[in-house]
Amino acid sequence: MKLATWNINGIKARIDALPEWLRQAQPDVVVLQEIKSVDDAFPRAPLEDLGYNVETHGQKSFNGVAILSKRPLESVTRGLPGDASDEQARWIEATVTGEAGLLTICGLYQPNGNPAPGPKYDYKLAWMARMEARATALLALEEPIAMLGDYNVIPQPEDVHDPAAWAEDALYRTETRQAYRRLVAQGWTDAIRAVNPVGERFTFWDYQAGAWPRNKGIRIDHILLSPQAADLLGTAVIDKAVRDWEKPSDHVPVWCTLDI
DNA sequence: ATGGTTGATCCTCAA
Repeated sequence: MKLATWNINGIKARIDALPEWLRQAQPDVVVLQEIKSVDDAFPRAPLEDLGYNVETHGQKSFNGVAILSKRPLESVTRGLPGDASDEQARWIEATVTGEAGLLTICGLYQPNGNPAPGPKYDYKLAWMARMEARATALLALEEPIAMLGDYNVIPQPEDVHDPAAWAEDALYRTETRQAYRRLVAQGWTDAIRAVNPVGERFTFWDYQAGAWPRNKGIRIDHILLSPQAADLLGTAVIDKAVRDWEKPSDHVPVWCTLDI
């Protein structure tokens, strides 16, 4: 099964590029971030025409996540547990049945958190703590689970073009990386890092200041696998060429294969 | 070289 994550930065702006990528890449499951749409306005038909089931968790203007799957999506839940007052649409869960059993999919869009420090950064750290709690509960199931999305976390120095310049950024500062490290240390496998232990692995290039042509990128889109899913890992790829498409998102698709 | 782009919405905010 081929699983992908892509922050599309607006479904309306990517309504040509997304179906084109789906046709070329043929993923079985895709989680999307920053759909920037309410559920009722999400253009389902062009995706359903390609054979995908569509589940969205949207909000007006900002954020919003979705899962597309060629196989039926079951047990769909929306929203990250732990704070009933949180109105930001950043988490969706579902299960799919593969040929070799059940797979749980979590699609996530962690808060950016800038400027840091400040209330937005406090919200990011609180959200990460809530995700850590949800991940603990999921891991206890001892089943194949994949948590894919835009984590807004640069895990290590080799994941950013200029570590010193990013030292105080919410995506890289020490507290952020510590929180991410606590999550991974529960027992999750970073699929891209496991398959590509060295070399360049950026997933995001800012629209500004020629970041893409100058290759001033960062790696913030991740696929974390439970031990039972990591045992099934095949390949893991960053689809960098998509950044050169006409009217691109600032993120590119990241995908892996699981033997399930 | 403290630069400058995109998306959604309603002109400013978020990234």
